[in-house]
Amino acid sequence: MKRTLAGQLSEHIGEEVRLVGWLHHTRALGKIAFIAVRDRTGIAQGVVLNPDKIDVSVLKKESIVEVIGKVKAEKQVRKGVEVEVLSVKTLVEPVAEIPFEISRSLSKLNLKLDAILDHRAFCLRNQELSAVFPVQAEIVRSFSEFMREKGFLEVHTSKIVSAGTEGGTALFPVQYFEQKAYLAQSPQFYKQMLVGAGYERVFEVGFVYRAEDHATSRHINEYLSLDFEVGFIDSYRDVIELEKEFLVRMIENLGANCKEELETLKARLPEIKDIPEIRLKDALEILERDYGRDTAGMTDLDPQGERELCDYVLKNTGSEFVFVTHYPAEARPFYTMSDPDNPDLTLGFDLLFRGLEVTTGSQRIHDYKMLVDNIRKFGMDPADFEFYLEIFKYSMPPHGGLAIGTERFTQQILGLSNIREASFFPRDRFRLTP
RNA sequence: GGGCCUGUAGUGUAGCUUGGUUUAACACAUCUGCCUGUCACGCAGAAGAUCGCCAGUUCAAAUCUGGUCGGGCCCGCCA
Repeated sequence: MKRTLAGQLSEHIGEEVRLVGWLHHTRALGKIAFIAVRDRTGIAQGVVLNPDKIDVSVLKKESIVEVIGKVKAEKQVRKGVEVEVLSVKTLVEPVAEIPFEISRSLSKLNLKLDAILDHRAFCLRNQELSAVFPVQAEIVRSFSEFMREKGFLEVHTSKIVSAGTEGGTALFPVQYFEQKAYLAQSPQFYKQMLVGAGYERVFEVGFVYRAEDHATSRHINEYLSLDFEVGFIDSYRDVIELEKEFLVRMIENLGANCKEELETLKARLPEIKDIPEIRLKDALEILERDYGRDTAGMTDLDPQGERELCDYVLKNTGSEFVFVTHYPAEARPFYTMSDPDNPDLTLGFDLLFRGLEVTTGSQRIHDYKMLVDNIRKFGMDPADFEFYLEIFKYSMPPHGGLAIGTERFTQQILGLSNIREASFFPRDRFRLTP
């Protein structure tokens, strides 16, 4: 008999069906019993009217069962439909006691993150914990779909690189035969090179690796980076406009396609009308004036400053997003284009969302000589970057791009308290398994 | 790399300040019995913990001290 999924029961009223799934729970009340079977589409309830013949008490929670029964509409059930059980059979029985209850809501379970991650796959049987990932998948899908529509080519660049090129962050060394190599911290160089190769517009969805020795609720050492790079721009603002348009589309898609998950997680989507842009200098003045901060010597917002600025923007404009622009050159990577009106500043920007940085982007330097000079200015040797610089010799168009941290974005959209909840199998300072 | 906090049945917590009425308490899960509409079912009962580990102080340590291992958060840095 063909399998019917829990989510399809209402289409089969009056029919005999076969449900297969995990045993969510049983409720035996004497002369009547209930059995809840969970599959990828949800939970179906079966009612047992002859518990003297069908004993649900022998079934083990989280075993895989097959239930055959007749579907009927029933207003005493929350979902309005249930299966009158004719037979129940255990197909696979657990060989160990489950580590903890997962059929309830998280607020009742009160699980520590560490316990969740230690039993990650099992925990994803919980509706709330698993609901994070269809939302994340929709974020990623929206990105790919939007980029393709805009004429971008999807690319995949190597995650094994020869040098710690970009500076700043620490890299994971790997032994590459007799050579020393590193895990890529970003596809930055490659996506620029592919713009110069003639594709003009490229995007990439891929893991990047950072050996930063941090332990916070917003950092993991491997994260999924949504990158794009676009050629023939007039200014960094073209990059910002693309991201705005993408954000609007993504929020629309989430509202349309992730309704249930968002409800399960009690998440509220942001409304995007317009996203304000504030120069870093002005942002620091706001912190100084309205939040009593001493911003002397600050070349970037600290986490507290990010939260305060978002608070300010929300109160004054109603936006939960804000672009911060014109960071000083010393605070940005060497390939960032300087502001022609003030060479100490860059045409680089960050996007803050609900108090947290979720994107970094900029217009890049496309002039070969300027780029080489800048590498020297940063105290590095252009010879080490020859593989990257070569294409710049043969005419690069003005270009720019950005990167979005997927897990961080997911965390902020869903209001998760720790970024690890937005990663299936997070890699952090101490966790390498599962 | 710097700072703060934390570790008690399968899970989540209380007890620790002020060492001794603690036979280490409670909730959920587990097991047994009862229950015809449960869906956080209800009721009655049972089992389950050498209080992370090691050492010290003491007549006496879950409780105090030191070390060690694990975990969480913040900062720096970043997405």
